This record gives sequence, structure tokens and C-alpha cells, in this order.
Amino acid sequence: MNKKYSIKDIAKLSGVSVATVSRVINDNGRFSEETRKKVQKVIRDTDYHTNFSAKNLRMNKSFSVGILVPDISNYFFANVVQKIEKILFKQGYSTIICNTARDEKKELAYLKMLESKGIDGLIVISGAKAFDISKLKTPQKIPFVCIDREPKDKQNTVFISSDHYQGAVEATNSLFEAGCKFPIIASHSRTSSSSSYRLRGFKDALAKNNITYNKSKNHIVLDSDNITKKLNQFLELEPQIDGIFAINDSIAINVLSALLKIGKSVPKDIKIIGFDNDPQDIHSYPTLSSIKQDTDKIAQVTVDNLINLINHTGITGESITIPVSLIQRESSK
Amino acid sequence: MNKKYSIKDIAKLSGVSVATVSRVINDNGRFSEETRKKVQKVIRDTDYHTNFSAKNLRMNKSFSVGILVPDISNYFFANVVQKIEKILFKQGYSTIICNTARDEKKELAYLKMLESKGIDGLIVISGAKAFDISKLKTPQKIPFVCIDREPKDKQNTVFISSDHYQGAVEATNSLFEAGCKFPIIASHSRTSSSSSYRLRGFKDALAKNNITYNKSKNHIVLDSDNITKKLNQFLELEPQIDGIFAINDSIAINVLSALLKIGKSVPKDIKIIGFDNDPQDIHSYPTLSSIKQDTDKIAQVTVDNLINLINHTGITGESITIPVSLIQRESSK
DNA sequence: TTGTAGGCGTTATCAA
DNA sequence: TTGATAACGCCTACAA
Repeated sequence: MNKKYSIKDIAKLSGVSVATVSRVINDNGRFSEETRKKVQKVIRDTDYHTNFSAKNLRMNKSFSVGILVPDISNYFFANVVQKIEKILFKQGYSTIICNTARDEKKELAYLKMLESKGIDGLIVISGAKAFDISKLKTPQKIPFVCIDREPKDKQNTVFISSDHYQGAVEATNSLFEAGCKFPIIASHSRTSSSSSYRLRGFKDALAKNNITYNKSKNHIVLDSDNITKKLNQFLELEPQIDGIFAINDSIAINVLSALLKIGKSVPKDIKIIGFDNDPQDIHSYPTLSSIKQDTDKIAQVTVDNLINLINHTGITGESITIPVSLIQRESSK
Repeated sequence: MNKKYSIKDIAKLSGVSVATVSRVINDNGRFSEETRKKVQKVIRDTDYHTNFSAKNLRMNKSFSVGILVPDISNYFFANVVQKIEKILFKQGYSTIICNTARDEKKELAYLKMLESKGIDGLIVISGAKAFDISKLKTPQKIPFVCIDREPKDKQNTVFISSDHYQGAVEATNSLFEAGCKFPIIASHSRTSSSSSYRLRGFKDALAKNNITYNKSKNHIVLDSDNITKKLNQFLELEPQIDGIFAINDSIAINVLSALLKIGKSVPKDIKIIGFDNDPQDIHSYPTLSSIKQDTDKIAQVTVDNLINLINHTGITGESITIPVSLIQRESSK
């Protein structure tokens, strides 16, 4: 049972001082090629690796970042979080995921825990209100970036977001192009940064097609209960409806099965398109058209910017918009 | 810009020694009620919190655990991981999630990274082969528990698993009870600890109903490509088939849409039941019957056992089986 | 009941 | 180019 090696052991074994070993390890400072080789051989032979607790203590870093996410069971969120985590891991960072369940109190509690864990940075995904880190009265504020959620103080952070507006425009246009005359939007009652952009895109696409958006005629609000009933009532009042842009795929799927129950045929009677390109879209019947967000790019851009903020390099105050793409399937043919 | 407080500051502010402060914080050792109050007040006033890097360094712990998971986009895995993470977070542990993508090389690479990060414990979820931690030649071996994956050396670990066998028996029986005469099982070609138990359950349920399992007549293997074509061929050869037990919901959903394309009616012509109770089950058409795993319990038991292993309390060498439950929906009525 | 002091593994400053 | 050493914040024998 050989104990773990420390930098001191490596120093002794290779006949140099700890300072030199540290310099070789971090490729920092000056040393001869000869000593580098000597030291590196010993490191390999002993299978030494650095103790991060010690390093972090000394450097006053934790190499961990927190992620605040409203609902990890949502496909888009889960997907982005997973990709962020992978990229961060490669760079030596650990990730602490906090599912706030859209609860402000929970969010604050998590924030305090994260703060006390000494995270180096924070990623905030979506959520109802603008994100206000000043709720924490930490001496030195934690660098953070926001995805799909406007920060209250844009000065020292970066705001990253898909082009929700453009996605909504394209989705709505695709309904018109498929022959729809009276499309509506289906949304939940929650508002968020991304959903309001999507709504705006829908309205503008309507306007381009000479329809004036009317809240009671072009917009149905559906939360998870009573969807079939509400939809049925709405359709009886507005029987001319022939297209639905659902603000996300979860709602789209719900609408789809509600329509089947009501006895409507999709896409013959009514066409549907969603948003997010959930994997289940290809298993619905009919398969669901959608707008795909570029989660790879979102994750990469997010991490790049956060690391820059942590290292005090790069620019802040930016807003970065990531393009989306239209995925045509059966439901809007 | 007030700097961060350390235990030394708290000591000075409350007029006691650092040792006493430490004792109060950890409720460890003896001290008077008076000093406790004094110290705790100062801690509250200063909003002090402990520096974990220092604590971990001193105590030779990291308060972090790794999770090896084959595919985080799978609902069951994601669900369990999320719940484990939440429970661990409450206990002060960070979680490092590693998506191995069922790749042995990746798994080993991740293991080494985790080892070098100094994790206190490891959770291993599913995977093809028995888990062999001896691939790592760490001096002190890392405590670990396995979910749905047999450990190579059962002595020093705990094996946790749903009752896959019983679930498969109940699923198959429910098909018989719904009137099926010739049920088959649909599986992927991968084998895993859980899938072989499910297969065994299916076979035994068949036997109980006086059918001898025959690989070519009662078993169809479907991977993600060509599902509709393969299923169609199989059904032409075996037209008497009237029930399908899919080894998981992902396959079940695929089978369902394939059947609809072929022109079969579910559940009239063929009944289906899956396994895992994915959330999408209630959005398929018809809704999908399934076997539900108790992820809350799995997560809790897993964490409890791992923490015990880390603290050298509790028993090892155990296998723990968690009950499952049948969820009847339209597809097997 | 409380205090003193050493040491965990690193990095960085200062000398050599 | 290298080495000695202080310091990071904490816990814990040992002493008082």
C-alpha cells in the first residue's frame, strides 16, 4: 500500500527542489531542458498527479462552476447542460447543476450554496425575470453568463441566446407556405426572455402576411391541465383555424394528441410546428416539424465566454445570437 | 471591498482561539454554551463560510463523487442522475457526471480523470460488462456502488437494481391478461445486466403460460435502423403475433410508429407494453403502457450506501433490489 | 473548557 | 537556472 505522492516526493526523487518541480509541472518560469526531462520521468514513473485542494487553496480558485437551470427534464435545457459540462470537464472544471424548478426562493438558496462552495463562475439558463446577481452580497462578485435570460446588469457579463425571433418567423412562414390562412400561436402562460421573442416573431410574420395579431383570436394559452377541453372550445369559437405554431415541442406534442382526440386530422385539417426539435418529434404521429437550436454552438460559446470572464480576458457587455434552423416534418406538410 | 473572512478573523472578532471556532463550527469537542453563542453570532454577522479547499486539503477529502453513465440522453439514466445529484448536493457533495457513450476507452479515460480529481466515491450506472475498478491502480481504492451493473468484485461494494425480472414478468402477464395468445419480446442487440433479467422474466412468464420460448419465433432484435422493415418481415413470417413486450420505452415507441406505418392497429391487432415509463409514453398515440422504476428510491439507496462506504460505516457485499410497478395505458388494453 | 502550534500540498517571492 | 521559505485556511493532538 504505497501512499500518494506529493510534489515533495517528486522533488526528492528527481533531486531538485519543490519549486523547480512546480515550475516544470506548470511550465512556468525558467528551468533547463535537462531538469524538465528528469522531473517528467519521475512524474510518469510515480503516476503523480496534483492535489487540487492544495492548489485551489493556494490560488484561491475552485475550478468549479455552477449552473442554474429551471427544469432539467426539459430536453433543450438538459441537452445544453450536458454539452456545457463536457466542455468544462475537458478544461479541468467541475460543474454543479442546480435545478431551480422555477422557484425564486430555491434559486436564491442555491446561489448561496454555490457562493459558499467558492465557485469560480456561474451559468444561468432561462428563467422568468432578469437575472440579478446583486442578490448576493459577496465581496468579489462571481463572473457569470446568461443563456436565454437577460441579465439585470449587462455591463460585466455576456448574454447568449438562440435567434428565437427568427425561428418564430420561419416557423410561421412555413405554415403560410404550406397553405395556412389562419395560423395561431399556442403558448404557456409563463413568460420568459425566449418566449417573448418567439411571440414577437409570430406577430411580425402575421403582419407580413397582412394579418393583425389579436390576442383573443390568434393566441391560445395552454398550461398542462385541460388542454383538450380548452383547445376544443377555442376551435369552436374560431373554426377557421388551420395552423398552429406551438412555442415549444412539449406544447406541440400536447396539442397534437389533443387534436387527434378532438377528431381533427393533422396536417390535413390543421398544420402544426413546434420549437426545440425534441428527439420525440420523430416518434409522434404524424412526425412533428420544429425549429432546431444549435446546442453545440450555444454550449461552446457559453463556456468560452465564461472562461474568459474568469480569467479577466476578453470583452464583456456583449449579446450573442446563435442562428436556428427549420426542420420540416409531416405535421406541417 | 471587504475581503473574505477566515476562521482566524472569526476567532479574533469573538475573542476566542481558532481551535474553539473550529470546534463550534463542527460541533466537535467541548465548549461552553456561552462561547458557542458568541461565535455563532459573529459567524452570522460576518456571513462567514468555510473554505472547502482548505478543509478538504487538511482532511484529505474532496467532497465530490463521480458518476459514470452510458447515455445521459436516456430518460431513466438522466432521471436517476438528477435525483442522485440533488441528494448529494444537500449533503455537501459535488457531482461529476461522465457520459461514457458506452465506449470502454472513454470510460477508462474518465476514470483516470476522476481519480486524479480525488473523488471520494464513484457511482456506476449500467454498461455492458461487469465493472472492474482494478483497472485503476490507485493506492487506496475508491469506494463505489453499481446501479444495474454487476461489479466484478462484489466484496467491497453494493449492487443496486430495480427488479427487472419481476417487471418483465408483470408486463408479459398483462399482455396475456389482455387476451394475447402469442406475445413476443422486442429488444436491442446490446446486452446489459438489466436487459438479461428482463429477457429471463419474459421467458419465464411464457413458460407459465405453456409457451416455450423460441429465439426465432418469440424474439425480435431491433436496433435503431430499418425498424419498420424488419418488423414487417417478422410479422409476415409470424402473422399470429398479437402482443409485444419491448425491453424499453424507446424501442416500444419505435415499434409503435412502425406498426402504424405497416397498417396495424394498436391495441386492437397488436398490444404493446414497454419498460421505464418515459414521460413521452402519455403523448404517444395510443398512450403506452409501461413498467415504472422507482427512481426516487434508487437514488436514495444509492447515495446512502455510497456515503456509508465513504465513511467506512455500514455493510458491503450486498445486492439491493428495488420493486417496480405496472402502469397500464391504452396500448395494452 | 480553551489555546498553541504543526502540517496538509501548492505556488510565489526573494535570494543565491 | 535553481532553492529555501512563507502563506493559503483548516483541523487536531497536545498542553494548559
